[in-house]
Amino acid sequence: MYDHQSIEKKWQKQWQDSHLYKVGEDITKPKYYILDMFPYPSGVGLHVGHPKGYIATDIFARLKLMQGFNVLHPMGFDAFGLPAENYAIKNKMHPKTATDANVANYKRQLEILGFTYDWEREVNTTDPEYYKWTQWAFLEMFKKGLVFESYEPINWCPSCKTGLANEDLEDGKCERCGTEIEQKPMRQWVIKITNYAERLLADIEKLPDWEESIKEMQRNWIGKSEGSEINFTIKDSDQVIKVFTTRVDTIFGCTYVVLAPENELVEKLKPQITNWSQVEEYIETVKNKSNLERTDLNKDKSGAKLEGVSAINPFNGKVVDVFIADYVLNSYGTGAVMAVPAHDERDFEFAQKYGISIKKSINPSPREEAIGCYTEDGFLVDSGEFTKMDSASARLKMMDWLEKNNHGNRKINYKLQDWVFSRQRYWGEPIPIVHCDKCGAVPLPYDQLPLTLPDVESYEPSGTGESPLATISDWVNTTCPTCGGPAKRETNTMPQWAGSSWYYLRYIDPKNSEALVDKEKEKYWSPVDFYVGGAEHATRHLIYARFWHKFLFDIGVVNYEEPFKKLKAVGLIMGEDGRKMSKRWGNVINPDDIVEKYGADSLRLYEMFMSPFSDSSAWNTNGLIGTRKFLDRVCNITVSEETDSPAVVNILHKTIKKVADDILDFKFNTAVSAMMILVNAVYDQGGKMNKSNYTLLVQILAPFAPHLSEELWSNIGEKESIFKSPYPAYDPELMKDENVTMVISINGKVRANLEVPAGIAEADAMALALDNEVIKGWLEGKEVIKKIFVPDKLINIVIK
RNA sequence: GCCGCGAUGGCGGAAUUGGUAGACGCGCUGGACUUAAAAUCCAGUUCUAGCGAUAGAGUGAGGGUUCGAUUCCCUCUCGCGGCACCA
Repeated sequence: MYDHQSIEKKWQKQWQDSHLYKVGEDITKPKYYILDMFPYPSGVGLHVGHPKGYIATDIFARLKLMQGFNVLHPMGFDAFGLPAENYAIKNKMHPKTATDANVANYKRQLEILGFTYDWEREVNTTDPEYYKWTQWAFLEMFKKGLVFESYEPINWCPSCKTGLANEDLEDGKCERCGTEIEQKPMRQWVIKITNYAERLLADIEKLPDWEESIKEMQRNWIGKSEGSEINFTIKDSDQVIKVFTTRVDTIFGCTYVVLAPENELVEKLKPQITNWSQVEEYIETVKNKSNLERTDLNKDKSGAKLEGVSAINPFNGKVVDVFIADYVLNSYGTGAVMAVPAHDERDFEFAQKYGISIKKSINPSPREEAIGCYTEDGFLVDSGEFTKMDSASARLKMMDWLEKNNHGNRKINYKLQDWVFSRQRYWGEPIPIVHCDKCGAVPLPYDQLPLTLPDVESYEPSGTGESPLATISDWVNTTCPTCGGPAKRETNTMPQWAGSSWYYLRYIDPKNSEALVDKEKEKYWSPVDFYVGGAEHATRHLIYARFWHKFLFDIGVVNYEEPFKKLKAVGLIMGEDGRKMSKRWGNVINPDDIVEKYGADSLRLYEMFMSPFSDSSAWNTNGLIGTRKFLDRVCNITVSEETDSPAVVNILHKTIKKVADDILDFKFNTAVSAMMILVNAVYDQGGKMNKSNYTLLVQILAPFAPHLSEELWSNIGEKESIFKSPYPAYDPELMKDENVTMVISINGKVRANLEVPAGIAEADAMALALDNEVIKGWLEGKEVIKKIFVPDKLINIVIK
């Protein structure tokens, strides 16, 4: 048993006092930048699941340090946003006071785990010196025309009383509070992230070291689809309905056209529509539907016919009816589709309900008739000059035809939507824009940054679509930077994700007041070599950050197009009952208690040992006690002058190699098990270990259990920190096995083992095998058909 | 519905250019030490039959390739995650 409390405190202080983790640019060493997703400090503090990723990167960082790299492994806090603000409101505190207290608590909880952070590089997104550069980047985007004011209806959370981006929704509900989202038209700032859709998608292919699952999520989220836009002219009108389709090959089967109820064309067609009151009524019902009702796939399709309006199919001149229906989304494509009930299930369902004719234009093959609704590619029928072509070539020919005859064009659409960037809340970065009656929306000059968040009497969101900032009239009323006339400040704030979109750059140069990041320093440290965090950020933070970074690349602030070279997702730690750790289930394990009782090193080791890093698994305190026992066993080894057994030496050198390989591969569970095997072997020779070999054992343990290792290191007389010592080299000669156990199997079934010198020749091994008593018994009276020899592994004898 | 991932003892998990399935840890059983307990140390622990040597079965299910399959191929079941009326 060792006294973890005194040892851990002692070395934490020692490391801090000696500035062990202070890091600067050092061109004599290779750099390595390893990053964790910085935490969002909530009121309840960390549970044992949160630091899992931090422990892993810390072990990795310590190994790299010992391997001679200049390692940047920073930490900071993402502290703006709704949860902190809601917590402050609930506890009747100023959000800043609440946030500062939460940050302090998080920092304390991180410090007791013994991480290698250089706290002089800490960043905090709520620090005006930090968000000055968030605002600066926003203004740069504004100047490049990437930011615009929109009045379109957006997702509105009635509980959080703010507008939200598409990425902030889960199943049509607010990702934060679970409240159902409404559509609310309001003024907002929007960033044209869709301008970067193609690059964000294409460059995923430049990220071979990202986890495939995350890349796939991003591809789906961006949702590229290639097709055509086709003009259906409206009979007796100068209006045109543009539809988007990926299946132009089915167009001869089009029997009607559908507009989204919100499509602005509907209003324009009003004079022609003879059943306007009916149409209006339908639009009203749609408006009253919640998001959830609207997107429920099981619901009956509904719609209304626009009487008096008909559209002309440019391919065959056929006149078809026009409907509005809420199964067509206004936010995607043109907000209008051509309906081909014979070859699209949604159109089929709608056509059946409203008694619209269904016309077949595709067969599965030239000899096979399509039955019912056939949605696959096939061969065209009744399709004019395109009849008999296969779908793929017909699409190409038909797109050519469209373009040649000016009836439409090729078109690529993305599911990704522009980034709604306004929040009607207090606790966020103020948007540095001034509204002037004469000059319009005017960006604040750079010398007025940061635009600091003013104090306000009430932080409660108003719910009117105005931020609480709107009530501070002496802050709101200002002068126009352009004309000097009276003007008003923008009162919306930036979303939660703004500050986290570029924080990894600020660690490189955290105190720079002249630039977001110094170019030379950025060149030295960028890109982030390895980024570790939760998979839940795949389509939020990780898309925003890639976008923000590409923009900074375009304006010459950074040197690389992609911010994160390698990415790994951390698996969740569940409660002992297998459920997510939460107050609600009463299954939360607090790291403070574990550190106090069993020590930080035990916790570190256990979290790495419990399962493969990216898997989620349930906490088990007995398992933790097991890793603590292992540390006690290491502690109880007697350092001796005697020579170690060949077995111990052999295992030691294999372990030196395996542990380093496994850490670099993020296979911590097998690294820990390898060290356990080594220590078991030491106990097999009586619990004594030769001092020089013992030194190596302590060094390989150091990244996992830094406090205990540092203590054992100093106990054997070392003066400098163990982390200034080089990671041990293994001796390939000592790793070699002298003897190996070969398996002899008969027809693939193991029948005997053979202890032989490593590298034994086939003939010798075979002779030994055939001489084996057990084998002889099996071979008696049988015919040997084949003999297989795998060097140092096995012999298989096939008999009949 | 579409896409991705997965399924191995009582439990967490290990093993893949195809070569002893169950490493390591937990739990459990027995032993040593102790007046006793805890801690520690030692031994055992996939299932079935047998005192035992041993034999048979066994990596979600079924089939295939192979001297040999947890590993490769096909079909299916279940679980997890993401997206979802995206035309």
